[in-house]
Amino acid sequence: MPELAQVVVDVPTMQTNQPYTYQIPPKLEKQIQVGVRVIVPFGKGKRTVQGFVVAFDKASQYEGELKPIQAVMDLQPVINSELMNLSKWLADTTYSFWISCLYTMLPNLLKAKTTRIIRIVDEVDEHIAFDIFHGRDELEMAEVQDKPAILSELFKLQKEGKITIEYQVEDRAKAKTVTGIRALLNFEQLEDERASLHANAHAQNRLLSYLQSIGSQVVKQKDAEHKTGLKAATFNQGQQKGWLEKTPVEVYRQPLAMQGPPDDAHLAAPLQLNADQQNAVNQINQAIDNHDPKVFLLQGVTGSGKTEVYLQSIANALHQGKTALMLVPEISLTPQIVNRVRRRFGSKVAVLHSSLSNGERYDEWRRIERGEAQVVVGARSAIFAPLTNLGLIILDEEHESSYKQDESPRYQAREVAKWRGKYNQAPVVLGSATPSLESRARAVKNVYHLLRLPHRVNKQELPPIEVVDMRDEIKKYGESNFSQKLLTELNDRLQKNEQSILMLNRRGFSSFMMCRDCGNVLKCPNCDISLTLHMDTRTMKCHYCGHEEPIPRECPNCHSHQIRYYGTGTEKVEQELHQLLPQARIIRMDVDTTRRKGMHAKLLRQFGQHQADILLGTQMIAKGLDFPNVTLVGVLNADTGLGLPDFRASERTFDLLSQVSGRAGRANKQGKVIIQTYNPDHYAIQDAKTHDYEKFFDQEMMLRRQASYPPYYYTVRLMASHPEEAKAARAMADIYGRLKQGLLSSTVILGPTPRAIARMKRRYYYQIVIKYKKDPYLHQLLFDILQDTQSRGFKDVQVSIDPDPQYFM
DNA sequence: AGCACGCCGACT
DNA sequence: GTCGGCGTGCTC
Repeated sequence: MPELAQVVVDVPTMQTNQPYTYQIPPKLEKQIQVGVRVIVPFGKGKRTVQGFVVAFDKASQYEGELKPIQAVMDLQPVINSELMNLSKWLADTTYSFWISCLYTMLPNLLKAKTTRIIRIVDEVDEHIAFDIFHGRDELEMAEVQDKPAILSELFKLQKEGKITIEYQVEDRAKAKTVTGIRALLNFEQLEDERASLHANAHAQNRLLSYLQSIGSQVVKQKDAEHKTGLKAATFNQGQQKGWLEKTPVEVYRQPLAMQGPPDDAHLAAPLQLNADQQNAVNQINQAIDNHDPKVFLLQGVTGSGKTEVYLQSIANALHQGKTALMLVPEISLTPQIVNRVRRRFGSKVAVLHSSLSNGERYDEWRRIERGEAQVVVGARSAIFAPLTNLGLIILDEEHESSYKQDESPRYQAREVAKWRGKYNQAPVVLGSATPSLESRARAVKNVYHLLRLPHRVNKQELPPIEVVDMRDEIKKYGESNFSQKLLTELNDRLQKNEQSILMLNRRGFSSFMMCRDCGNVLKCPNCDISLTLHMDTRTMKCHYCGHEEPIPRECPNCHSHQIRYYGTGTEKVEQELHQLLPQARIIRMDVDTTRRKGMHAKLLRQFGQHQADILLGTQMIAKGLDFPNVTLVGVLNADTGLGLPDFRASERTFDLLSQVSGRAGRANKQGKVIIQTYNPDHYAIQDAKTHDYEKFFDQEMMLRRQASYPPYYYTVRLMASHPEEAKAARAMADIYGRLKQGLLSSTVILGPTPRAIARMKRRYYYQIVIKYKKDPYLHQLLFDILQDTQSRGFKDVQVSIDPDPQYFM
C-alpha cells in the first residue's frame, strides 16, 4: 500500500518544476489515485495550491517533514495513464512546465482558480471596517490588489493578528443541472395518501399516479410536467406534503454546432469510393486491424474525396471496437465537415470547438472521458481528448500552421498525434492537398507512407487560374484594389446570378494612418507597430496588445489636418466594391464581423442560401468551404505574404492560393480563379497557377537545402525580453556565448537580433534562431539556460524557447 | 507565484 | 538605534 504521493503543484516556475512528496491521510487513501487533482499545502503560511498526483512512493529522500494532502478534487483521475506519460514527454520536448502541460490537456473548467480572502478576526477600527471592508467581515484580495495604500494598512493589521489571509482554491467544474424529482414514498404509501385526498383534487390525484409509475427513478421536472400536463405548483404541493423531493439532475449542454439532437435512426450511408480512395481506405484499415502505428500522408487535390476516406476509416476503427480522433484546423471555420461526421456517426461524435463555452467544452470532454463518445472531432487541443483504445488519428490539412500552439506549451499537434499513435499502436493519417514540405519529404524517404488521390471525385478539371499583373493595371487605370479583368468577371457572375468569393490576404495589412505633411505614422505606445483603423468601433487598435484610442482629427506630431489612411483592409475594400458594383450584395467576413459567437456559421449559411452575391473575407474563407453556386474566386493581393522575412513565405502563399482556388466550381458548373499580384513571375504563384505541387515542392526543397532550412535542418527559436532594451540585448549576448561554446560547430546560430516587432507590451524582444541536424548537447543546454535565466543576474528577463517555430518574426 | 530571510540606506 | 527597500532562495 502506497503511503506517499508525488504531486506536481500549480506553481509554474522552473524551480518548482518537479514532483513534491506528500503524505496520504488514511481517510483519503481510497480516493487518491494517480491522475487526480489534489489540494496541498505549499510553502510557508496557510498557502494551498492545486496539484496533480503523478505517482505513488513508499519512501522519500526528502530531509524535512512531509506535509499531508489536504483534499482530493476528483473521484476519478482526470489524467489517465496515457496522458500522464504524454504530459512528461510534452514538457520535455517543448521546454515547458509539467504543470502547464497537464492543464493544457484538460478543459478550462478544471483549471484551478485560487482566491485570497482577507477575513477580520478581531476588533478593527471603524475606518477599516467601513472604508475597506464595507461593513462585511471578509474581502477578496483581488479587490484591493492594486491599491498600495490599503495593502500596507492591511499588512499592518495582519501583523497585529486582527485579520487573516486565507487561500481558497475553488473548483470551477460545475456540471449543468436542472431540477429533477423523485418519489419519497413507495407505491402503497402513495396509495394511502390518495385515500386522504378531497374527491375534487384531480391534479394531486394525477400526480400520485405519476409518482407511482416512476418508482424510484429521478425524472426531470420539466419532463414530468410535460408528461402529466400538471403545473409546477402541483409538484410544489407534492413536495410540501412529503410525497416527493427535488434533486438536481446533470444534463449536458447542447453546443451551438449540434443544435437538434443527433438522429441516430437516419445516419448517412457511406459513399461509393473510386479506386484511389478504396486503395487508401484499404491500406489504412489494414494498419488499424494490425495495430500498426504507421503514419500515412494522404495527398489529394481539392475535391478528391479525402473526407470520405477519413469517414470510412473511422467506421472501420469503430467496427473494431476502437475509437477515433480527427483534427481539423480551427473547427468553427468548417461546420460543413463537422456536420458530415455527425451525420455519419450520430451521437457517437463529440465535437471540441474552440468557440464552445467553458461549460459546453467540459460537457463534451466528460462524454469522451466516460466513453459515451467514440469519435472526436476538434481543433488543435482536441489531440488531448481522453479517448481510450484509440484506433485511428486523422489530421486534416496537416500543413496548417494552426496545429502549432504559439504559446507555452508550444506543441505541434502533428507530433503529439504521432506520439499517441505509437502509444496506442494506431495509425496516423495526415491529409492535405498541399502537404507541408516536412511531411512530404518524409514520405519521399519512406518514413511516412504516401497515399495519393490525384483525381477529383466529380472528374471535373481544376478551375483555370488567371494571374493579373497589378503593376500594369496601376499604370493604365490608376490605383485600385480591383483589376479590370476581375471587375468584368464579377459583373458577369452578377448577370448570371452566380456567386463569387473574394479573398484579401492578411488582416495585418489593413489601414494605418499617416500624416501627409510630416510623415508621422500613428503607433502603439506599448508596441513597436502602427495602429490599425477599425471603422466599426471608430478607433485605432493595436493588433498585438489590444491598445485602443480614438481616431485623431489632426496629426499628433505636427497638428496638420492632412492625415489619410493607407493600406487595404476588408472594410475599405468593401466600400470600394460597393461603389464599383452598387447592385452586388456583399457579405464581409473577417475577425471583426465574426467575433461574436455563432456569427461565422451564420454568415456562411446566409451566403450558402444565396442571400449575397459576393463573400469578401480574409484567409478564413480559404478553407473547407463548399458552395456549389460559386463560380468565381478572386485573390486581391496574392503576394502580401511573399515579402515577409520568413523562409516559409513561399510555401504559405502557394498553399493559400491552391486552397482558395479549390473553392471555385465544386459542383457541376465550371469555375474560374483570378489572382492579382505584383509578382506574377514568382514560382509560388506560377506553380499555383498550374496546380503543380510537384514542381513547387522540387523548387522549394532546393532553396531550403541551399539555405539550410527545414526539412534539411531542424530549427529552434530562443527569445528573451526585458522592459529595457539594453538589458534584453545583454541577456541575449550572454545566452549566445553559452550556445556558441556548448554546441557543435556544425550547428548554426543566427542572431541575436531584435525581433521584427522589437517592442511588444512594453518589453523589448531579441531572438536567436538555431539550425541543427543533430546536436547531442542542444536539448540539455537549452534547459540549463532556462534554469539559469530564472535566477542570478537575469532579473526581469523572460526567456522562452520555441522548438520548430512556425513563424520567424 | 508567494513568502521569509537578510543585508544596506534613511528616518521616527 | 529601527523601518523598510528588494536581491536571494525555498517551497515536499
